[in-house]
Amino acid sequence: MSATPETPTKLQLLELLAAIGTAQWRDFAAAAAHHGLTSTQAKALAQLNGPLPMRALATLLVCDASNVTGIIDRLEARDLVRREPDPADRRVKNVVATDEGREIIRRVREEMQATSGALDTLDADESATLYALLGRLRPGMEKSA
Amino acid sequence: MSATPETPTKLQLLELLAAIGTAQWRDFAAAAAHHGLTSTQAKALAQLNGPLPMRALATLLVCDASNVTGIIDRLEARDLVRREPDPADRRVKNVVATDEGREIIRRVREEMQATSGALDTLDADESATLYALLGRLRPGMEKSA
DNA sequence: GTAAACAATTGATAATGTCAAGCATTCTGA
DNA sequence: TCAGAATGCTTGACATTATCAATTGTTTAC
Repeated sequence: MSATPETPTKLQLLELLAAIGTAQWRDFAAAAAHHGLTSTQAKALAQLNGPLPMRALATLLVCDASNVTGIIDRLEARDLVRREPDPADRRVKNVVATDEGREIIRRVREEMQATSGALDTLDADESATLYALLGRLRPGMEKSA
Repeated sequence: MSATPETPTKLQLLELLAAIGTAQWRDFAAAAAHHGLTSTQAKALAQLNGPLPMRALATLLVCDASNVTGIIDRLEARDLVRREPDPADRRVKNVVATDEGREIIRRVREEMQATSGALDTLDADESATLYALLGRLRPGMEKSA
C-alpha cells in the first residue's frame, strides 16, 4: 500500500464535506431540542460570547434584522438573554447571554456526542493534521461571495 | 519548526469544524437563493438521486412527514419534482426529480464557489489526507444518538 | 443645522416546523 | 381468514422563522 492514498475527485471531497456538515448540524439540532431550544435559537445563543448589537447578530445569522427581533424576544422571555442599551450609541441594543443562557448553550455543546465521539477516534497526530488542513480551508470558505 | 504541529484541544477542533460547516451552509443557501430556491427546498432536492418515498425524505431531512408534504407541494408546483405511485405499495408516493429539478440542483452545487475555491488551495496530497481523515470521521458522526 | 444614513421595531405575508386526527393500505397473528 | 395494529400520506391548527416595506429614534456628514 502506498503512503499517498488515491487522490479523491473534487466532487467526492465536496460530497464528503457536505455529509460531515449535515451530520454535525443534526447533532447540534438534536442537543438543542433536548433543552427546549429550536435550532435557530441555539444558533443565536451560540454567537453570544460577549455583548452583540442586534444588527451584528443578524449579520452572523445571515438573515434580516427584523427576524432577529423575534428570535431575541423569545430567548429573552425565557431569561436566556438580555437587551442592554449601548452606552456609546443610543440606537443600538446589545444582546447579552444571561448566566442561564450561557449554561444552557454550554450543555448543548457538551451533548453533541456524535460529533464529539467521532473526534475521539482520531489520535493526536491525526487531530493535528486535520486541524491544520481545516484551518487552511477556513479563510477561503468564509470569503463573501 | 516541528513536523508534527501542536495538538489542538478537542474544543478547538470542534469549533473549527463548526465554522467550516457554517460557512459551507451559507455558500449552499446563497447559491440556492440565486435560483429562487429556499435552503430547505434545495436541501430536499439534493436528496433526490433516485425515487424516494415521502417518509424516507422526512427521515433524511430530520423533520415531520407532514412538513415534507408542503415542501414537495411547492417544488412540484414549479415542476422540479414529481410524485409517482409506488408499484409495490399503494400507500407510498415516490418523489422523483424532473430533468429541470436535476439541472437546477446541479447548478446550485456548481455555484458553491467559496467551498469549491477553498478546496482548490489544497494540493493532491493534502486532498487525499483530508479525504481519508473525514472519511474516518463520517461513520461515527452519522450514528443515531 | 438639515439631509442622509443607520439601528431597531412593527406589520404583512410566505415558508417551515410540530402535533393531532384522518383515510387508505398493508401487515400480523389468533 | 379476518379483525386489529401498524404504516404512509395528507389535512388542519398553530408556533417559529424568514423576507420586505414602513416607522421611529439617533447618529453622521456636509
